[in-house]
Amino acid sequence: MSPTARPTLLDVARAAGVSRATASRALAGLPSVDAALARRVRDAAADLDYRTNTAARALRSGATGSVALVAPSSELEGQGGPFVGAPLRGATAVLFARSVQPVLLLDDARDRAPLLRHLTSGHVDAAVVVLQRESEPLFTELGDLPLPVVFVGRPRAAMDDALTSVDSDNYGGGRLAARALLEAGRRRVATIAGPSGYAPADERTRGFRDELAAWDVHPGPVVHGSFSMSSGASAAASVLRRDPAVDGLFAGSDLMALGALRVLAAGGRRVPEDVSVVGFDDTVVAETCDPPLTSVRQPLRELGARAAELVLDVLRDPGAAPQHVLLPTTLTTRESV
Amino acid sequence: MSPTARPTLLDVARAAGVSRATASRALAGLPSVDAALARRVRDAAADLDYRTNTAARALRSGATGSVALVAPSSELEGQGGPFVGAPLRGATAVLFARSVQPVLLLDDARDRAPLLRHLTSGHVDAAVVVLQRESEPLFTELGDLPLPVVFVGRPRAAMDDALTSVDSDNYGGGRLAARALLEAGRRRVATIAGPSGYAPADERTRGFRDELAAWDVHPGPVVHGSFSMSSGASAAASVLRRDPAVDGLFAGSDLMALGALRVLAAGGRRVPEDVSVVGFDDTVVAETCDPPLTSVRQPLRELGARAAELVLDVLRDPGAAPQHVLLPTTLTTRESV
DNA sequence: CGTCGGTGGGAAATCGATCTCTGGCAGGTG
DNA sequence: CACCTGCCAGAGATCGATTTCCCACCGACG
Repeated sequence: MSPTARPTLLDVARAAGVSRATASRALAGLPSVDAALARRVRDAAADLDYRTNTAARALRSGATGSVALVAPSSELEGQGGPFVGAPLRGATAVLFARSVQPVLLLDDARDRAPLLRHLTSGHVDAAVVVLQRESEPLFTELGDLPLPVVFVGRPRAAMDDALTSVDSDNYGGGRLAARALLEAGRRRVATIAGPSGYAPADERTRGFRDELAAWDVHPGPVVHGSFSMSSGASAAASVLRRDPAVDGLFAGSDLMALGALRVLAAGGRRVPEDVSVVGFDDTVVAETCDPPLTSVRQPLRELGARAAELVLDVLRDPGAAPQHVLLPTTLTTRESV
Repeated sequence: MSPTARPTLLDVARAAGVSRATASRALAGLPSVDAALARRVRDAAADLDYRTNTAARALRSGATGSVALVAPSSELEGQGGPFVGAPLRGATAVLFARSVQPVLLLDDARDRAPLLRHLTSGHVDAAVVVLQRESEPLFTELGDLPLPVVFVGRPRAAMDDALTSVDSDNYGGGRLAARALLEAGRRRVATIAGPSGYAPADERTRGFRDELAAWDVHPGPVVHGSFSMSSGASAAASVLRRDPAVDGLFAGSDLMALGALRVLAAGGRRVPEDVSVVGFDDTVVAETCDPPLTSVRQPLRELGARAAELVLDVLRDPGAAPQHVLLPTTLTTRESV
């Protein structure tokens, strides 16, 4: 026996003076083992620093004890970082706590074949898929996988109800944004919306309008952008053309808000004195821009954590009905309103 | 046999009319199998859509076929996103291509025990550890792990030579920054350095000074910040106090450069007309700030990829000598110089 | 006092791939 | 013609945990 040889269940069983079978049952916490014996086994295990061999367990039980975390590869490092990184963090923490291995798989939109092959090769028991705009097609391809899948994000309202997903309450976020502007006394407001047809963007706009309606305020012009800074800038320019007297602006993303801030400044408008601006996502740029941006925060980390919990639930009870969870958004107040 | 039962090696062997052993050898590509037979086996495998059972292989061979990717949990979602996300992406791509599972483990600085337990429990064969400032202590704790570890980043110059690491050429980056300022005709330059004692920051400053020396230019004032925007702002203020006629500024991070830009603008200096500014890291803020920032780019993705390759090398040949790889930085030119 | 329900625990099969050991066969040599 | 060397492929052991099957033993009841 080399000094680095790890103890096996047999070693534990011997040390405790029982059979392998009993040792296994004791460590699994099965009730059919005498309490005193179980105690002896657990002590022996702790004594030997025994760790159960994952491979052996996986082989025997047919489950691998790992869950895939699928994220769009291009987003992880760029601007989308937090949108992907934070859910990953949340999911990882949950899985880790239940000693399930989170296996990171990055989705390359140009070639999904390897990803699909991996997911169907029995390497993982289930998957948490972080959807971003570009990875939207994924939910179609992954929907009928022979393993449990939970999606973070719901890019299309029409997404199959049979799919389990967790998403931010974008609608509620839109309402929060509207309320912030309204409570600041703004009544001539405009919307720089995200791309239409993309459910989260549409939901934000819808929430915004509904809240305005509840206050009997006219929704003003709505211009669509692509979430980027430059699209926000041109949208803002278009808004100013349509209504030069605008005093409140809701942007569907922080980057678009940033573009708008530039245009407003160039046009001689002061923020927040002349125009109030609310962004969405509460990212770094909201903190670092000038003035710092009031923004709607998405519970990104919780999204991932909740998705991981759901996936573990499904693994425990495969019959569970698909769910569609919405987590609340909150408003982070800074100086732009 | 249920319809979902996956084919085993035995099924493949039967279909090819050989024994399990031969099938195994054929699929492993061992030369001791007749070419025609090997071909038959491979065809049968493809035909049945056979995938080798990871658990069984792991159990038998003693290796798990997975490598841990350790990243500081707090950085993944915040500003540090790209610094962590990009190496992760690079490493994942490499591992995936060699069908090694990248297991994502996040390091919680408050409690490292679970991480260490996981790494020593035989769940993974090796680890790639992304070091950031706060996870610096990790390299001490992980250095003598009984498995191969490759670090991305080298927070201390005095880091044990027995540890394998991959890092950006921060020194070269400093030289690039200096050259950019010098070639723009700047001669009264100042440095907003990162925290002293943190090797990457010190290296950047050293490279900067050496390049200046090569041009016979006096290095000017050096003020230390903490990489944050606000620290950059106060450092810039201090620089202006010390030398109001400064015409070139090298900041050890984009965020500090951003803080400096604000202070310069507030002080009535135009960038780049009056003062040229070079940042470091080439992050989103370098793109989005006003004016867009010339910045030194770190090859973050390559860092991770290279680390993954090194770790696979060590797994293949455990006797390999520890290495200390430096990857070149490049200059991204925008409008601030 | 004998038998029966019930409970705790041991022996052994099992999961699937790998690897050692060994035998068979062909070609070459004395 | 006998024997040896190589090469190729099959039989079976092995990795370690789980789980089924079954036996032994206990108290209780007829």
